Amino acid sequence: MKKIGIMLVEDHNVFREGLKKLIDMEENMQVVAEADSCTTALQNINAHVDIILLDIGLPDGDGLEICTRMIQTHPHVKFIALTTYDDVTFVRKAMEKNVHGFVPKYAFFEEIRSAINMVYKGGTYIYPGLQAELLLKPDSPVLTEQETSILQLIARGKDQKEVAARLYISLSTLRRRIRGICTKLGVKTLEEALAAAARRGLVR
Amino acid sequence: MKKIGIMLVEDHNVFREGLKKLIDMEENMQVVAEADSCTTALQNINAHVDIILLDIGLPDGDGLEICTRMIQTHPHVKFIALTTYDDVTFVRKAMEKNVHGFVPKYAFFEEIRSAINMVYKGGTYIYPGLQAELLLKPDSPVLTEQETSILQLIARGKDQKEVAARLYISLSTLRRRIRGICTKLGVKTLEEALAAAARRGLVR
DNA sequence: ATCTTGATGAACTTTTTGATTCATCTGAAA
DNA sequence: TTTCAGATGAATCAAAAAGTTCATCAAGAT
Repeated sequence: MKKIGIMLVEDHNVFREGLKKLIDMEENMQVVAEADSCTTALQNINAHVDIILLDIGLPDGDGLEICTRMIQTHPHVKFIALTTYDDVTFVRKAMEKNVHGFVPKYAFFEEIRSAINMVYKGGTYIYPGLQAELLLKPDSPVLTEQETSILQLIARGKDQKEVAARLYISLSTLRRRIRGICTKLGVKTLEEALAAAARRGLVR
Repeated sequence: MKKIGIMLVEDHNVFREGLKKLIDMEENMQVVAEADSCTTALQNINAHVDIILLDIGLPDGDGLEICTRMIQTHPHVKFIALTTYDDVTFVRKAMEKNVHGFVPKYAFFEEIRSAINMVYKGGTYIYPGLQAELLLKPDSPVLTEQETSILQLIARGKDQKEVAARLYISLSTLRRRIRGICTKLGVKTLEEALAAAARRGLVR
């Protein structure tokens, strides 16, 4: 019986080691590749990989970047996203990028095993708690590229004038964007929005 | 030969399961208690626990809280702090609270094993990379209680007037504090400070 | 006692940000 | 074509925040 080939992409070494141990104890699974960053992930992938357990929110790149690249070189590979944040934003983005499974890190291994089996069979696995959230909040906050850029720049100490100039928009539009961000995140002040975004890993 | 009794306090279930597996495979170690939060940690501790692997930054409480409480009920227990952030702030705070070991989550299990053995023998283990940082930056930014309160309140959408009133200080002093925070964190704007603090887990 | 030093609060000015209104432009629909 | 909705930018005013200066007060040092 052929084992399911798993690749782990995760920068926390202990976590990766532990997960590898748990997976290798399963009869029908085996870890056949590992990586601790987006760049090494693209190098270390091999033909035995069936499913990639991918940590969203790696230091380099947003993790979903490598999905788009890998489906070009290894079209048969399927992804299961792991994330620290129990946020639906990532689920939506990930699902747009051919990710077939989604499990938060606070889940138990049992659930990761289920996800692997189900995705390998061609199905889709969404962590139960998250599915409810997705259904309840159909229009969850997803920031656009420009909106995240705005937060990034402000988080780096630029004032609004600089940000507007950098993004080639007027001060008026910038303020409209900021209000939009606050509305999306359900907060009142820009400071609150920054804190919320940082919690969700939207700004680095 | 008596095994070292380990307690795992960690809210990411998969991580905890994997770590437990790795530890139980060691000849001289065994996981004898687990918890996924500060409150359950205080309940689940037992007499077999020698060393607690403690995740800094749990949802409830700052993790170091339970150190102070446990050394009252279980004085012989020693702590090893695990953290996501490779920040020296936590190291300093933790070392003040009788924590004898410090290992970041991006370390390998090998290093956790070394830390357990060393701390069990009465020594202190500080992750190599962090030690260098500690020596190079002797006056690393450690925010006071009041300073963190200020950031917390602002991160929750309060304006300066409200924050000042809440903390029973004048607007002048508040602004002095904000400037102080920015200086400590080496940033220019309050927004930047918020982002930096959020990255280091100083605000929730 | 005197003299610092540091912290605090008040007052003031300037800068930044927030909120609102208006005119213009574009693209889609009637 | 006209019409309308949505987005943009400019201008304006109000509010908040930042920068600065000054006087006061307390704890120590001389």
